[in-house]
Amino acid sequence: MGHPPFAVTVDLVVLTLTGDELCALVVRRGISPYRGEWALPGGFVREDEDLPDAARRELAEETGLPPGTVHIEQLAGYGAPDRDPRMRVVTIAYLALAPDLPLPRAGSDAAEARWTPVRSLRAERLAFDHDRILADGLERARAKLEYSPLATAFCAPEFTVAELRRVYELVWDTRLDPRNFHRKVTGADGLLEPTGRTTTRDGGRPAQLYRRGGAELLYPPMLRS
Amino acid sequence: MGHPPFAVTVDLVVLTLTGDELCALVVRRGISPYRGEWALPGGFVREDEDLPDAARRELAEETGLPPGTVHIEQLAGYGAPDRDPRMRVVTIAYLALAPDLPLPRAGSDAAEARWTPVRSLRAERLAFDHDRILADGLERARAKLEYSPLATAFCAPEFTVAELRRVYELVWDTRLDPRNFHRKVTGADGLLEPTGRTTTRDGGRPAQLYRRGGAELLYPPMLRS
DNA sequence: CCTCTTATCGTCAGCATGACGATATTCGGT
DNA sequence: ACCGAATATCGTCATGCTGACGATAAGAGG
Repeated sequence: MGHPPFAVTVDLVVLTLTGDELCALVVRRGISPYRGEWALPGGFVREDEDLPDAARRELAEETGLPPGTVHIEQLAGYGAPDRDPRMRVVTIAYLALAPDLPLPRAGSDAAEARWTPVRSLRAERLAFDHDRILADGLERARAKLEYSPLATAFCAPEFTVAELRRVYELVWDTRLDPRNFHRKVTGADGLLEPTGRTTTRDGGRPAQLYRRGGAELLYPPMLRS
Repeated sequence: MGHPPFAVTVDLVVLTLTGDELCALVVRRGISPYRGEWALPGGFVREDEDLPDAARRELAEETGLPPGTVHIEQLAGYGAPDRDPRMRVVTIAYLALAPDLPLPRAGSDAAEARWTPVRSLRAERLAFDHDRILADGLERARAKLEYSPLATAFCAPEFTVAELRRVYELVWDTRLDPRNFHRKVTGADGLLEPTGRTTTRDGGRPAQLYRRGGAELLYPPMLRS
């Protein structure tokens, strides 16, 4: 009773908010299979590398970001026998959320990389089973906004309540009442930590600047209903 | 730039309620490494097998259950370089929830199998990184009871409100007010479907029997707080 | 019948929520 | 200096969900 050999990769669903759209990072594949088509960034796990390390390495290679700026968590494993025509490949997908970023740079085996609005990705096709992986990542992100402080991962280190609200509105594709939202997030325990400073970058009356608080759980949760 | 060979396995966190305890299925390993020690059931993914199929196959091998009785979902992937001394192994863990079951039978490479109360597993050590996997599975189960109808997976096809409440009490290790619980679950949309029949198997006044409804999401959620 | 046990319904105060009015504080223009 | 326009922040109020707990219903066993 042996064990067949597999290749193991990590793939990344990297989300950010550029302008007024929720965007995912996609790369144009430079090598076969699916050469020339769009896919999620990712690559093989190395000989002595743990899975989260591989995911962070690929993320750094594709985005050139200083680590620590980006929230990253495991999404799920995918291993259908025919998902890669070359051989049996199991991929561990990771979900990464980042604030508005410098343009991504092309990685080693990616000819080109760009941010694509998720709205337009419903129509486009990604290589392999990456459509499914992206959909799972989006659903995870949307769900976790409800009961975790994950929305702050889309914000710069210091942010206003309005910027946080914009995160919810763009990710959920909905509109939220500014007054009720303000009451809720400022009342949530450990979500926001006031800096005492203010900004007028959104125009109008100056807004308080906050940092993320230490809470791991958002209580009470923000329900979509 | 090659890709190192991996072995891929599935491991199972199988939970059930026996008597008045939350229990997990563990097997005594019949082969090296960790021969003779307790571990989660699992095994290698076969050449042409999808991951969920492998998980269901292992589950059937270890429990001998008719498939369809058991809820199963993917938990997470684990792939630390040193998690198996033999070679590089990535495992995809699955979480399975079952109603009270016939005794498990030993599988091919498991000398012995038994239900162990999770309370006593905090002290015991499982092989590989299975302590961590079990802890993750427990946390997932506890969390999903809050916002999904998952608790019904621990119940027989027809069950009473009190039996459902016992699921929550044992998994969360807490006590819930029977009257408020009853109001909440009978009011939740699509959670319970009355059968019209009753039972007195718990003594006292006969209780309504319900089947699971079609809801995928529990609204409003049951919060632990 | 009486008691014990469990199921189920009601009541009530407190908190969170959604809808929305009111006020504060800046900017840009005149 | 004054006037909108824009945004932030606070307040109000009716509604619904929740937790605490009383009351009643319906069976089993003496």
